[in-house]
Amino acid sequence: MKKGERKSGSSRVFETLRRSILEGEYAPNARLIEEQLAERLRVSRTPIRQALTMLEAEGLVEIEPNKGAAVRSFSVDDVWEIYDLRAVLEGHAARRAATRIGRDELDRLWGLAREMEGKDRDEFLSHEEEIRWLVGANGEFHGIVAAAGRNPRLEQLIQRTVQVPLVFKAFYWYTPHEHVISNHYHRQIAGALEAGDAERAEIVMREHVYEGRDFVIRALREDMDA
Amino acid sequence: MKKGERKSGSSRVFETLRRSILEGEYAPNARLIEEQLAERLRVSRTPIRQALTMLEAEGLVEIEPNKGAAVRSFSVDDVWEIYDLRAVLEGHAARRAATRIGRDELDRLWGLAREMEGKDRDEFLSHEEEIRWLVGANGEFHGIVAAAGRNPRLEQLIQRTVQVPLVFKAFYWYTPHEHVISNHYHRQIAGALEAGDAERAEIVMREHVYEGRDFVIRALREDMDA
DNA sequence: GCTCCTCCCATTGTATACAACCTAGCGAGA
DNA sequence: TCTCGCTAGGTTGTATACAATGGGAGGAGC
Repeated sequence: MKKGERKSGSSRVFETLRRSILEGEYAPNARLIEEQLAERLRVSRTPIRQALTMLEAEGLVEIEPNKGAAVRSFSVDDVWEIYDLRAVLEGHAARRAATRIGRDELDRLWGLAREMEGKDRDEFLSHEEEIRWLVGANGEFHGIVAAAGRNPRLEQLIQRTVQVPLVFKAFYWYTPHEHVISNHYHRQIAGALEAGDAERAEIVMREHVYEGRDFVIRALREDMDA
Repeated sequence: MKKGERKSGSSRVFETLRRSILEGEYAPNARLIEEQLAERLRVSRTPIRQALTMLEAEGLVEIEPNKGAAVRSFSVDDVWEIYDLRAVLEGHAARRAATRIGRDELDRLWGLAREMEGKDRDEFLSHEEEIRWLVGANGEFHGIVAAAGRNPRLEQLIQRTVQVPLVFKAFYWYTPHEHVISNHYHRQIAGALEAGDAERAEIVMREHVYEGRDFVIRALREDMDA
Protein backbone atom coordinates (compact mmCIF):
# COMPACT_ATOMS: atom_id res chain seq x y z
CA MET A 1 0.00 0.00 0.00
CA LYS A 2 1.31 3.35 -0.90
CA LYS A 3 1.54 6.02 1.67
CA GLY A 4 0.54 8.46 -1.02
CA GLU A 5 -2.50 10.58 -0.49
CA ARG A 6 -4.32 11.14 -3.68
CA LYS A 7 -3.60 14.66 -4.66
CA SER A 8 -6.60 16.58 -5.74
CA GLY A 9 -6.02 19.29 -8.25
CA SER A 10 -6.49 22.06 -5.76
CA SER A 11 -3.78 20.82 -3.42
CA ARG A 12 -1.40 20.43 -6.34
CA VAL A 13 -2.15 24.00 -7.28
CA PHE A 14 -1.67 25.02 -3.68
CA GLU A 15 1.74 23.41 -3.45
CA THR A 16 2.84 24.76 -6.78
CA LEU A 17 1.87 28.30 -5.94
CA ARG A 18 3.39 28.02 -2.49
CA ARG A 19 6.73 26.93 -3.86
CA SER A 20 6.67 29.66 -6.45
CA ILE A 21 5.95 32.31 -3.86
CA LEU A 22 8.48 31.03 -1.36
CA GLU A 23 11.17 30.91 -4.00
CA GLY A 24 10.40 34.44 -5.03
CA GLU A 25 9.06 33.64 -8.47
CA TYR A 26 6.23 36.05 -7.86
CA ALA A 27 7.31 39.44 -6.60
CA PRO A 28 5.83 40.90 -3.43
CA ASN A 29 2.54 42.68 -4.05
CA ALA A 30 2.21 41.02 -7.44
CA ARG A 31 -1.42 40.48 -8.24
CA LEU A 32 -2.48 36.87 -8.67
CA ILE A 33 -5.23 36.86 -11.24
CA GLU A 34 -7.30 33.74 -11.12
CA GLU A 35 -7.84 33.29 -14.81
CA GLN A 36 -4.15 33.70 -15.62
CA LEU A 37 -3.17 31.14 -13.00
CA ALA A 38 -5.91 28.84 -14.23
CA GLU A 39 -4.59 28.92 -17.75
CA ARG A 40 -0.99 28.52 -16.65
CA LEU A 41 -1.74 25.53 -14.43
CA ARG A 42 -4.26 23.97 -16.80
CA VAL A 43 -7.17 23.91 -14.40
CA SER A 44 -10.31 25.96 -13.98
CA ARG A 45 -10.68 28.86 -11.60
CA THR A 46 -12.34 26.69 -8.97
CA PRO A 47 -9.25 24.91 -7.64
CA ILE A 48 -7.29 28.13 -8.05
CA ARG A 49 -9.63 29.96 -5.74
CA GLN A 50 -9.44 27.17 -3.21
CA ALA A 51 -5.64 27.23 -3.29
CA LEU A 52 -5.59 30.99 -2.89
CA THR A 53 -7.87 30.73 0.13
CA MET A 54 -5.47 28.26 1.70
CA LEU A 55 -2.49 30.43 0.87
CA GLU A 56 -4.16 33.34 2.55
CA ALA A 57 -4.60 31.28 5.69
CA GLU A 58 -0.91 30.45 5.53
CA GLY A 59 -0.20 34.15 5.35
CA LEU A 60 1.52 34.03 1.98
CA VAL A 61 -1.08 35.97 0.02
CA GLU A 62 -3.51 38.69 0.88
CA ILE A 63 -7.04 38.63 -0.46
CA GLU A 64 -9.12 41.77 -0.59
CA PRO A 65 -12.81 41.13 -1.20
CA ASN A 66 -13.83 41.89 -4.76
CA LYS A 67 -10.31 42.98 -5.53
CA GLY A 68 -8.39 39.78 -5.64
CA ALA A 69 -5.27 38.15 -4.31
CA ALA A 70 -1.74 39.49 -4.15
CA VAL A 71 1.55 38.11 -2.92
CA ARG A 72 2.03 39.34 0.57
CA SER A 73 4.94 41.68 1.10
CA PHE A 74 7.05 41.78 4.21
CA SER A 75 8.29 44.98 5.75
CA VAL A 76 11.23 45.22 8.10
CA ASP A 77 8.75 45.40 10.95
CA ASP A 78 7.16 42.19 9.74
CA VAL A 79 10.53 40.49 9.74
CA TRP A 80 11.12 41.69 13.27
CA GLU A 81 7.76 40.29 14.35
CA ILE A 82 8.37 36.99 12.64
CA TYR A 83 11.73 36.45 14.28
CA ASP A 84 10.32 37.47 17.63
CA LEU A 85 7.81 34.67 17.22
CA ARG A 86 10.35 32.22 15.90
CA ALA A 87 12.51 32.76 18.96
CA VAL A 88 9.62 32.00 21.28
CA LEU A 89 8.20 29.08 19.31
CA GLU A 90 11.40 27.38 18.27
CA GLY A 91 12.91 28.04 21.68
CA HIS A 92 9.98 26.34 23.31
CA ALA A 93 10.17 23.46 20.88
CA ALA A 94 13.86 23.02 21.68
CA ARG A 95 13.10 23.04 25.40
CA ARG A 96 10.50 20.32 24.95
CA ALA A 97 12.67 18.39 22.53
CA ALA A 98 15.51 18.09 25.03
CA THR A 99 13.60 15.53 27.05
CA ARG A 100 11.83 13.88 24.16
CA ILE A 101 14.16 13.60 21.19
CA GLY A 102 15.23 10.15 20.07
CA ARG A 103 18.60 8.69 19.13
CA ASP A 104 17.87 8.58 15.42
CA GLU A 105 16.79 12.19 15.37
CA LEU A 106 19.95 13.25 17.19
CA ASP A 107 22.05 11.33 14.69
CA ARG A 108 20.32 13.09 11.84
CA LEU A 109 20.91 16.48 13.48
CA TRP A 110 24.63 15.79 13.86
CA GLY A 111 24.77 14.53 10.31
CA LEU A 112 23.09 17.65 8.97
CA ALA A 113 25.33 19.87 11.09
CA ARG A 114 28.41 18.19 9.60
CA GLU A 115 27.11 18.36 6.08
CA MET A 116 26.25 22.02 6.38
CA GLU A 117 29.83 22.62 7.42
CA GLY A 118 30.82 21.16 4.09
CA LYS A 119 32.11 17.88 5.49
CA ASP A 120 30.97 14.56 4.12
CA ARG A 121 29.79 16.35 1.06
CA ASP A 122 31.91 15.91 -2.00
CA GLU A 123 29.55 16.51 -4.88
CA PHE A 124 30.11 19.57 -6.96
CA LEU A 125 27.18 21.92 -6.89
CA SER A 126 26.57 25.21 -8.58
CA HIS A 127 26.04 28.18 -6.32
CA GLU A 128 22.33 28.07 -7.04
CA GLU A 129 22.19 24.38 -6.22
CA GLU A 130 24.21 24.83 -3.07
CA ILE A 131 21.90 27.55 -1.81
CA ARG A 132 18.93 25.36 -2.51
CA TRP A 133 20.58 22.47 -0.71
CA LEU A 134 21.44 24.63 2.30
CA VAL A 135 17.90 25.95 2.56
CA GLY A 136 16.66 22.38 2.54
CA ALA A 137 19.18 21.12 5.07
CA ASN A 138 18.68 24.05 7.41
CA GLY A 139 14.93 23.60 7.11
CA GLU A 140 15.23 19.93 7.92
CA PHE A 141 17.40 20.65 10.94
CA HIS A 142 14.91 23.09 12.39
CA GLY A 143 12.06 20.84 11.37
CA ILE A 144 13.48 17.93 13.31
CA VAL A 145 13.80 20.02 16.45
CA ALA A 146 10.28 21.35 15.98
CA ALA A 147 8.92 17.83 15.52
CA ALA A 148 10.88 16.52 18.49
CA GLY A 149 8.95 18.95 20.66
CA ARG A 150 6.16 16.42 20.26
CA ASN A 151 3.41 18.97 19.97
CA PRO A 152 1.95 18.88 16.46
CA ARG A 153 0.25 22.23 16.88
CA LEU A 154 3.48 23.87 17.92
CA GLU A 155 5.18 22.24 14.97
CA GLN A 156 2.55 23.58 12.60
CA LEU A 157 2.77 27.09 14.03
CA ILE A 158 6.52 27.05 13.56
CA GLN A 159 6.15 25.79 10.03
CA ARG A 160 3.80 28.57 9.14
CA THR A 161 5.84 31.23 10.85
CA VAL A 162 9.10 30.20 9.27
CA GLN A 163 7.86 29.78 5.74
CA VAL A 164 8.15 33.22 4.25
CA PRO A 165 9.82 34.22 1.01
CA LEU A 166 12.63 35.99 2.82
CA VAL A 167 14.02 32.82 4.33
CA PHE A 168 14.94 31.67 0.88
CA LYS A 169 16.41 34.95 -0.19
CA ALA A 170 18.39 35.36 2.99
CA PHE A 171 20.65 32.47 2.19
CA TYR A 172 21.90 34.23 -0.91
CA TRP A 173 23.27 36.95 1.30
CA TYR A 174 25.12 34.70 3.72
CA THR A 175 28.88 35.05 3.66
CA PRO A 176 31.24 32.32 4.89
CA HIS A 177 31.41 34.16 8.20
CA GLU A 178 27.66 33.88 8.75
CA HIS A 179 27.74 30.21 7.89
CA VAL A 180 30.41 29.58 10.48
CA ILE A 181 28.29 31.25 13.14
CA SER A 182 25.17 29.44 12.07
CA ASN A 183 26.94 26.09 12.05
CA HIS A 184 28.36 26.79 15.48
CA TYR A 185 24.86 27.27 16.84
CA HIS A 186 23.63 24.13 15.17
CA ARG A 187 26.27 22.14 17.02
CA GLN A 188 25.42 23.87 20.28
CA ILE A 189 21.75 23.05 19.82
CA ALA A 190 22.41 19.41 19.01
CA GLY A 191 24.71 19.23 22.02
CA ALA A 192 22.17 20.68 24.41
CA LEU A 193 19.50 18.33 23.11
CA GLU A 194 21.78 15.32 23.40
CA ALA A 195 22.62 16.31 26.97
CA GLY A 196 18.91 16.62 27.73
CA ASP A 197 19.51 20.17 28.94
CA ALA A 198 16.14 21.80 28.25
CA GLU A 199 17.09 25.18 29.65
CA ARG A 200 20.22 25.48 27.57
CA ALA A 201 18.51 24.14 24.47
CA GLU A 202 15.92 26.90 24.65
CA ILE A 203 18.48 29.62 25.30
CA VAL A 204 20.80 28.54 22.51
CA MET A 205 17.95 28.18 20.04
CA ARG A 206 16.73 31.67 20.86
CA GLU A 207 20.22 33.08 20.40
CA HIS A 208 20.46 31.30 17.07
CA VAL A 209 17.21 32.82 15.93
CA TYR A 210 18.16 36.30 17.13
CA GLU A 211 21.46 35.96 15.31
CA GLY A 212 19.58 35.18 12.13
CA ARG A 213 17.21 38.04 12.72
CA ASP A 214 19.95 40.61 13.16
CA PHE A 215 21.68 39.44 10.03
CA VAL A 216 18.56 39.46 7.91
CA ILE A 217 17.57 42.89 9.11
CA ARG A 218 21.05 44.25 8.38
CA ALA A 219 21.00 42.66 4.94
CA LEU A 220 17.54 44.02 4.23
CA ARG A 221 18.59 47.56 5.09
CA GLU A 222 21.66 47.32 2.90
CA ASP A 223 19.53 45.89 0.14
CA MET A 224 17.15 48.80 0.42
CA ASP A 225 19.94 51.35 0.43
CA ALA A 226 21.51 49.81 -2.64
CA MET B 1 -31.37 43.43 1.46
CA LYS B 2 -30.05 45.79 4.06
CA LYS B 3 -27.64 48.43 3.03
CA GLY B 4 -24.15 48.55 4.40
CA GLU B 5 -23.73 44.80 4.38
CA ARG B 6 -20.49 44.56 2.52
CA LYS B 7 -19.67 41.05 3.51
CA SER B 8 -19.48 38.48 0.79
CA GLY B 9 -21.55 35.38 1.20
CA SER B 10 -18.63 33.12 1.87
CA SER B 11 -17.34 35.11 4.83
CA ARG B 12 -20.84 35.25 6.27
CA VAL B 13 -21.03 31.49 5.95
CA PHE B 14 -17.60 31.20 7.49
CA GLU B 15 -18.55 33.25 10.53
CA THR B 16 -21.85 31.50 10.96
CA LEU B 17 -20.30 28.06 10.86
CA ARG B 18 -17.49 29.14 13.13
CA ARG B 19 -19.87 30.39 15.78
CA SER B 20 -21.95 27.25 15.53
CA ILE B 21 -18.95 25.02 15.96
CA LEU B 22 -17.44 27.05 18.79
CA GLU B 23 -20.71 27.03 20.67
CA GLY B 24 -21.02 23.32 20.27
CA GLU B 25 -24.02 23.32 17.96
CA TYR B 26 -22.31 20.73 15.84
CA ALA B 27 -20.99 17.77 17.78
CA PRO B 28 -17.37 16.72 17.42
CA ASN B 29 -16.80 14.46 14.45
CA ALA B 30 -20.13 15.44 12.99
CA ARG B 31 -19.96 15.37 9.23
CA LEU B 32 -20.53 18.65 7.49
CA ILE B 33 -22.23 17.87 4.22
CA GLU B 34 -21.94 20.67 1.74
CA GLU B 35 -25.35 20.39 0.19
CA GLN B 36 -27.10 20.34 3.57
CA LEU B 37 -25.23 23.42 4.72
CA ALA B 38 -25.92 25.09 1.41
CA GLU B 39 -29.64 24.57 1.78
CA ARG B 40 -29.65 25.63 5.40
CA LEU B 41 -27.72 28.82 4.74
CA ARG B 42 -29.48 29.60 1.48
CA VAL B 43 -26.40 29.71 -0.69
CA SER B 44 -24.84 27.39 -3.21
CA ARG B 45 -22.10 24.91 -2.45
CA THR B 46 -19.42 27.26 -3.73
CA PRO B 47 -19.26 29.64 -0.75
CA ILE B 48 -19.77 26.68 1.57
CA ARG B 49 -16.67 24.99 0.23
CA GLN B 50 -14.69 28.18 0.59
CA ALA B 51 -15.81 28.60 4.19
CA LEU B 52 -14.95 25.00 4.99
CA THR B 53 -11.49 25.50 3.56
CA MET B 54 -11.00 28.50 5.82
CA LEU B 55 -12.33 26.62 8.82
CA GLU B 56 -9.88 23.84 8.15
CA ALA B 57 -7.04 26.35 8.19
CA GLU B 58 -8.34 27.62 11.52
CA GLY B 59 -8.21 24.06 12.79
CA LEU B 60 -11.91 23.80 13.53
CA VAL B 61 -12.80 21.23 10.89
CA GLU B 62 -10.93 18.43 9.27
CA ILE B 63 -11.23 17.79 5.56
CA GLU B 64 -10.37 14.43 4.11
CA PRO B 65 -10.00 14.44 0.34
CA ASN B 66 -12.99 12.94 -1.40
CA LYS B 67 -14.58 12.20 1.94
CA GLY B 68 -15.63 15.57 3.15
CA ALA B 69 -15.46 17.82 6.17
CA ALA B 70 -16.10 16.98 9.80
CA VAL B 71 -16.05 18.97 13.01
CA ARG B 72 -12.69 18.43 14.57
CA SER B 73 -12.69 16.61 17.87
CA PHE B 74 -10.31 17.33 20.71
CA SER B 75 -8.78 14.62 22.82
CA VAL B 76 -7.33 15.16 26.26
CA ASP B 77 -3.90 15.17 24.66
CA ASP B 78 -5.05 17.89 22.30
CA VAL B 79 -6.21 19.98 25.22
CA TRP B 80 -2.87 19.51 26.89
CA GLU B 81 -1.09 20.62 23.72
CA ILE B 82 -3.31 23.61 23.33
CA TYR B 83 -2.77 24.88 26.84
CA ASP B 84 0.94 24.29 26.54
CA LEU B 85 0.89 26.62 23.55
CA ARG B 86 -1.40 29.11 25.22
CA ALA B 87 0.99 29.40 28.15
CA VAL B 88 3.90 30.17 25.86
CA LEU B 89 2.04 32.48 23.50
CA GLU B 90 -0.07 34.40 25.98
CA GLY B 91 2.83 34.53 28.42
CA HIS B 92 4.99 36.09 25.76
CA ALA B 93 2.25 38.51 24.81
CA ALA B 94 1.92 39.55 28.44
CA ARG B 95 5.66 40.08 28.68
CA ARG B 96 5.60 42.31 25.65
CA ALA B 97 2.44 44.06 26.75
CA ALA B 98 3.98 45.14 30.06
CA THR B 99 6.10 47.76 28.31
CA ARG B 100 3.61 48.65 25.61
CA ILE B 101 0.10 48.69 27.01
CA GLY B 102 -1.75 52.00 27.14
CA ARG B 103 -3.77 53.70 29.87
CA ASP B 104 -7.11 53.04 28.22
CA GLU B 105 -6.37 49.38 27.78
CA LEU B 106 -5.39 49.06 31.43
CA ASP B 107 -8.60 50.76 32.47
CA ARG B 108 -10.60 48.32 30.40
CA LEU B 109 -8.74 45.39 31.95
CA TRP B 110 -9.52 46.60 35.47
CA GLY B 111 -13.10 47.21 34.48
CA LEU B 112 -13.49 43.73 33.07
CA ALA B 113 -11.80 42.22 36.13
CA ARG B 114 -14.30 44.00 38.38
CA GLU B 115 -17.26 43.03 36.27
CA MET B 116 -16.24 39.41 36.15
CA GLU B 117 -16.15 39.45 39.92
CA GLY B 118 -19.82 40.40 39.79
CA LYS B 119 -19.30 44.01 40.80
CA ASP B 120 -20.74 46.86 38.76
CA ARG B 121 -23.09 44.40 37.18
CA ASP B 122 -26.63 44.53 38.38
CA GLU B 123 -28.64 43.14 35.49
CA PHE B 124 -30.33 39.85 36.00
CA LEU B 125 -29.13 37.22 33.62
CA SER B 126 -30.11 33.64 33.18
CA HIS B 127 -27.42 31.08 33.75
CA GLU B 128 -27.06 30.59 30.01
CA GLU B 129 -26.76 34.32 29.48
CA GLU B 130 -24.27 34.70 32.26
CA ILE B 131 -22.04 31.97 30.86
CA ARG B 132 -22.18 33.61 27.49
CA TRP B 133 -21.33 36.96 29.02
CA LEU B 134 -18.43 35.52 30.97
CA VAL B 135 -17.00 33.82 27.90
CA GLY B 136 -17.15 37.14 26.11
CA ALA B 137 -15.64 39.16 28.95
CA ASN B 138 -12.86 36.66 29.57
CA GLY B 139 -12.17 36.56 25.85
CA GLU B 140 -11.97 40.32 25.71
CA PHE B 141 -9.60 40.43 28.68
CA HIS B 142 -7.20 37.98 27.10
CA GLY B 143 -7.68 39.61 23.73
CA ILE B 144 -6.62 43.00 25.08
CA VAL B 145 -3.45 41.55 26.53
CA ALA B 146 -2.73 39.71 23.30
CA ALA B 147 -3.24 42.90 21.30
CA ALA B 148 -1.15 44.97 23.69
CA GLY B 149 1.78 42.71 22.85
CA ARG B 150 1.85 44.75 19.64
CA ASN B 151 2.68 41.86 17.38
CA PRO B 152 -0.25 41.16 15.08
CA ARG B 153 1.07 37.72 14.13
CA LEU B 154 1.37 36.72 17.77
CA GLU B 155 -2.13 38.02 18.35
CA GLN B 156 -3.47 35.97 15.47
CA LEU B 157 -1.71 32.82 16.64
CA ILE B 158 -3.22 33.25 20.09
CA GLN B 159 -6.64 33.82 18.62
CA ARG B 160 -6.46 30.64 16.61
CA THR B 161 -5.06 28.62 19.46
CA VAL B 162 -7.61 29.78 21.98
CA GLN B 163 -10.67 29.42 19.81
CA VAL B 164 -11.70 25.84 20.27
CA PRO B 165 -15.12 24.50 21.20
CA LEU B 166 -13.95 23.43 24.64
CA VAL B 167 -13.33 26.95 25.83
CA PHE B 168 -17.02 27.58 25.63
CA LYS B 169 -18.01 24.37 27.32
CA ALA B 170 -15.47 24.75 30.10
CA PHE B 171 -17.24 27.74 31.56
CA TYR B 172 -20.29 25.63 32.23
CA TRP B 173 -18.23 23.53 34.58
CA TYR B 174 -16.73 26.39 36.55
CA THR B 175 -17.79 26.53 40.19
CA PRO B 176 -17.66 29.70 42.27
CA HIS B 177 -14.32 28.53 43.60
CA GLU B 178 -12.78 28.40 40.13
CA HIS B 179 -14.12 31.84 39.36
CA VAL B 180 -12.49 33.25 42.46
CA ILE B 181 -9.14 31.84 41.42
CA SER B 182 -9.53 33.02 37.84
CA ASN B 183 -10.50 36.52 38.95
CA HIS B 184 -7.54 36.63 41.31
CA TYR B 185 -5.22 35.95 38.40
CA HIS B 186 -6.86 38.60 36.28
CA ARG B 187 -6.10 41.18 38.93
CA GLN B 188 -2.56 39.95 39.23
CA ILE B 189 -2.07 40.20 35.48
CA ALA B 190 -3.52 43.70 35.29
CA GLY B 191 -1.31 44.68 38.24
CA ALA B 192 1.87 43.37 36.66
CA LEU B 193 1.06 45.09 33.38
CA GLU B 194 0.29 48.37 35.11
CA ALA B 195 3.59 48.14 37.00
CA GLY B 196 5.38 47.48 33.71
CA ASP B 197 6.85 44.33 35.20
CA ALA B 198 7.36 42.18 32.12
CA GLU B 199 8.88 39.24 33.95
CA ARG B 200 6.04 38.99 36.45
CA ALA B 201 3.39 39.53 33.80
CA GLU B 202 4.67 36.54 31.86
CA ILE B 203 4.93 34.32 34.92
CA VAL B 204 1.48 35.19 36.21
CA MET B 205 -0.12 34.73 32.82
CA ARG B 206 1.46 31.33 32.46
CA GLU B 207 0.24 30.31 35.89
CA HIS B 208 -3.22 31.50 34.99
CA VAL B 209 -3.19 29.38 31.86
CA TYR B 210 -1.86 26.33 33.67
CA GLU B 211 -4.55 26.76 36.29
CA GLY B 212 -7.16 26.73 33.56
CA ARG B 213 -5.55 23.73 31.93
CA ASP B 214 -5.55 21.66 35.09
CA PHE B 215 -9.15 22.47 35.73
CA VAL B 216 -10.30 21.68 32.22
CA ILE B 217 -8.40 18.40 32.18
CA ARG B 218 -9.90 17.40 35.53
CA ALA B 219 -13.36 18.32 34.32
CA LEU B 220 -12.87 16.44 31.08
CA ARG B 221 -11.86 13.27 32.87
CA GLU B 222 -14.83 13.48 35.22
CA ASP B 223 -17.05 14.11 32.24
CA MET B 224 -15.71 11.03 30.53
CA ASP B 225 -16.14 8.89 33.62
CA ALA B 226 -19.71 9.99 34.07
C1' DG C 1 -22.33 -18.37 7.48
C1' DC C 2 -18.46 -16.08 5.27
C1' DT C 3 -15.95 -13.71 1.68
C1' DC C 4 -15.57 -11.33 -2.29
C1' DC C 5 -17.33 -8.84 -6.04
C1' DT C 6 -20.19 -5.63 -8.39
C1' DC C 7 -23.18 -2.10 -8.91
C1' DC C 8 -25.46 2.00 -7.14
C1' DC C 9 -26.00 6.17 -4.80
C1' DA C 10 -24.54 9.82 -1.86
C1' DT C 11 -21.11 13.15 -1.83
C1' DT C 12 -17.13 15.54 -3.20
C1' DG C 13 -14.11 17.74 -6.97
C1' DT C 14 -14.04 20.48 -11.20
C1' DA C 15 -15.60 23.17 -15.11
C1' DT C 16 -18.36 26.63 -16.93
C1' DA C 17 -21.92 30.21 -17.17
C1' DC C 18 -23.53 34.21 -15.30
C1' DA C 19 -24.09 38.15 -11.93
C1' DA C 20 -21.91 41.70 -9.09
C1' DC C 21 -18.44 44.61 -8.39
C1' DC C 22 -14.26 47.76 -8.94
C1' DT C 23 -11.58 50.87 -11.58
C1' DA C 24 -9.85 53.38 -15.34
C1' DG C 25 -10.91 56.46 -18.80
C1' DC C 26 -13.56 59.79 -21.15
C1' DG C 27 -16.41 63.73 -21.63
C1' DA C 28 -19.61 67.44 -20.01
C1' DG C 29 -20.23 71.27 -17.26
C1' DA C 30 -18.72 74.70 -13.72
C1' DT D 1 -8.41 73.26 -15.39
C1' DC D 2 -10.84 70.73 -12.23
C1' DT D 3 -14.59 67.88 -10.68
C1' DC D 4 -18.18 64.95 -11.20
C1' DG D 5 -20.61 61.22 -13.23
C1' DC D 6 -21.13 57.78 -16.46
C1' DT D 7 -19.88 53.89 -19.21
C1' DA D 8 -17.05 49.81 -20.51
C1' DG D 9 -13.79 46.26 -19.64
C1' DG D 10 -11.76 43.32 -16.70
C1' DT D 11 -11.88 40.64 -12.51
C1' DT D 12 -13.99 38.50 -8.68
C1' DG D 13 -18.14 36.10 -6.40
C1' DT D 14 -21.83 32.71 -6.94
C1' DA D 15 -24.76 29.26 -9.02
C1' DT D 16 -25.26 25.24 -11.55
C1' DA D 17 -24.01 21.24 -14.38
C1' DC D 18 -21.21 17.46 -14.82
C1' DA D 19 -17.35 14.06 -13.71
C1' DA D 20 -15.04 11.25 -10.29
C1' DT D 21 -14.61 9.09 -6.04
C1' DG D 22 -15.82 6.07 -2.07
C1' DG D 23 -18.58 3.29 0.73
C1' DG D 24 -22.26 0.27 1.46
C1' DA D 25 -26.03 -2.97 0.14
C1' DG D 26 -26.87 -7.10 -1.79
C1' DG D 27 -26.08 -11.16 -4.37
C1' DA D 28 -22.97 -15.20 -6.10
C1' DG D 29 -19.86 -18.65 -4.98
C1' DC D 30 -17.87 -21.61 -1.58
